Amino acid sequence: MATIGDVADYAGVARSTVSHALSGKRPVSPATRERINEAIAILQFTANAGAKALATSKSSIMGLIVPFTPEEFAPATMQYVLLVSETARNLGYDVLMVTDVDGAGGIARVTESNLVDGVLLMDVKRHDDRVASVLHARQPGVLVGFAEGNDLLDSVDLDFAAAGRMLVRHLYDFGHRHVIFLAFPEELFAQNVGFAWRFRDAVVRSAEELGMTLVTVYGGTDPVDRYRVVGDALDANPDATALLVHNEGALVDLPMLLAERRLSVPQDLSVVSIFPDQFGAMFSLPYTAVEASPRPVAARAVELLALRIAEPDGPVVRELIPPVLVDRGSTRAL
Amino acid sequence: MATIGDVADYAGVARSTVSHALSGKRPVSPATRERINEAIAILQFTANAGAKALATSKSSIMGLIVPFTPEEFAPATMQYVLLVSETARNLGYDVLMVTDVDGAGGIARVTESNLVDGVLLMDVKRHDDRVASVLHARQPGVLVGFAEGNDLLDSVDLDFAAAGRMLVRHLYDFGHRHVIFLAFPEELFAQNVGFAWRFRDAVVRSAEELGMTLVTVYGGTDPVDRYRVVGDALDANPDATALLVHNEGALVDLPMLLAERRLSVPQDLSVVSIFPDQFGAMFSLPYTAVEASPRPVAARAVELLALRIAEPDGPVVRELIPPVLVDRGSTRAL
DNA sequence: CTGAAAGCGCTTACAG
DNA sequence: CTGAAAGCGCTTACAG
Repeated sequence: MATIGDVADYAGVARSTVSHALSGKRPVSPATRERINEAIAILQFTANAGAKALATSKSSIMGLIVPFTPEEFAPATMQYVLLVSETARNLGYDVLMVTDVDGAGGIARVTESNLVDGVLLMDVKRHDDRVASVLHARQPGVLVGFAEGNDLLDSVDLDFAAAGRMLVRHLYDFGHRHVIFLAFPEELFAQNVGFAWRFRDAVVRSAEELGMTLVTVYGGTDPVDRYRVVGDALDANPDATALLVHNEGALVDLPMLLAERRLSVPQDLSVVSIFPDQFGAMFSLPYTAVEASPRPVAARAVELLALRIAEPDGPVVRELIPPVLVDRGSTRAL
Repeated sequence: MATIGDVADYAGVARSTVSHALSGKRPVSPATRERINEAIAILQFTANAGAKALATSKSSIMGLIVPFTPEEFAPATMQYVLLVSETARNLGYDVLMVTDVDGAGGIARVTESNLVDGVLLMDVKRHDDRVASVLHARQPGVLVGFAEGNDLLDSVDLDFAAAGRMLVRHLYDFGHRHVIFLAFPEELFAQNVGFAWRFRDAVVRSAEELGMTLVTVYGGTDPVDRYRVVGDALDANPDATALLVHNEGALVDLPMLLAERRLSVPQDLSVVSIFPDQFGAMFSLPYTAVEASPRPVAARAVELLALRIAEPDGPVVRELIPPVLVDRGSTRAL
């Protein structure tokens, strides 16, 4: 493989000149630059990543810390990963997947060895031991999601609280006062998954403030279980005029459940929901919803990390991406 | 940050001795090993990844070449990625996500710079320009899926042809002679996605050989479209006694479609399918099916790559992972 | 605008 | 069983 020395020899210049021509950190005369470019093309030179990393203490790699749950179905996760990778590439970074069962340990591993220039934490929980691990590292980190008490690391996420308020308000404005709230399984709340809490708390509080009756039902983890739970909730609350669904699985079951009960939307029941846009693209779900794209969140997280790598100090950033409600006419005015 | 020199000084030995204690490539006396371990612990030493890569020409990183389609819904993809990462970690490798729109270019980038020790190509198509890119690289590559004409690179995949034969045979044995085959959208076939072709061709051929009538219907890409297409297929083939579904979206629509038509399974219609196990774990799909786990495929691909990195020569491996049929009683004997 | 040289932190023949 | 030294391929003060 051609090294920078081969290029220098071929072009008849010093290695430092080639290096500077490559990085642009020092002016190089057009003539020599020309010769260098030719040498690079002919010798098919590509800089050795390890050597570069050693010399600069920068690997141009971001570590993406993904909670390790191969058996769990997370529709938006892959999209997140791809968008993170796309944005990172555009900013000159590669992405290393860190899926260690022990997330904090994984962070320590890739930061201590200087493998990465920074880490991106996906699916941050309210109490998340990965935060301490990042704080301890030389390299910066950015959180997707919010950890309680953290005011040292940059964070971004969709504004789930706003989304919850928005959907409740939408139902309220249409005259609904009795609503069934289909939430994620209770296990998810027990695991302190931040977005689930933020959404639920906002929904519960808004409903309270507006004087609405809200029946919260937690979908089970097992799909067959969940089907029954949701059905029971429908049967037990005949007076409810609307359904607010934050549970992708339950959402997919819904058409069947409603068909079984001869309930049509929105004549007999109004339905609103929140789910990743990709989910809506795949399944036939014609409900008014906050149909969130992971794109702005993922892109912003990567941008913040790149900025933080370049500028380790400076004020901590905490960003909420505003949700957008798509009205598909699945709610009826009472 | 502590370097190997710091450790050597602290332990009162040469750097080479520390290096050998770490790698185990040379015997080290228990006494000095003890002192070295203590020094490592106290100084919190972790070897610098870049320096190691430069010295050894090995990065301990595998490049995972993922087709870039952030808007597309691929239920099993994330599971694949996680399983690849898990297996790689167990073998001492980290995983770099390569999601460049130009897959071949991405391979060139990460191999030429010596960033990775080898590449794993996911979702290999029948005609895949990434294969040539791997062939051109210094580092080895393993394919998940089969590329036509490739006999130089190791390949693994689920045996989709066997799965197709298995499901057709199952219906045949139960007396079914008229079957509707719900396949993926035609776009997928146009893109030369290997597993879709292999499954379809096996289904079509088996049905032919067994003298069965098979009506192939391609689900549309748009979910609303698909819903209609599948419904039309049911209405247009009242004599069909069974349904063979290789289309996750259509599968989720099915309960609703059948309910609308007052058809129950398996009394009025027998149903068999094939989908990733995770999909079945999420949705309530009580159908007899080849419920494939990405685990053996992903694990084997990583293993093969690790072996190939260690042993660049040696016979090319081509492995088909046998599918498993799970009988859930959704087929009736005629 | 350009070069010679030191240094980044490892590994690995070579020598003992 | 251990050490001194060269080398991996870059970058970056330093000097001109």
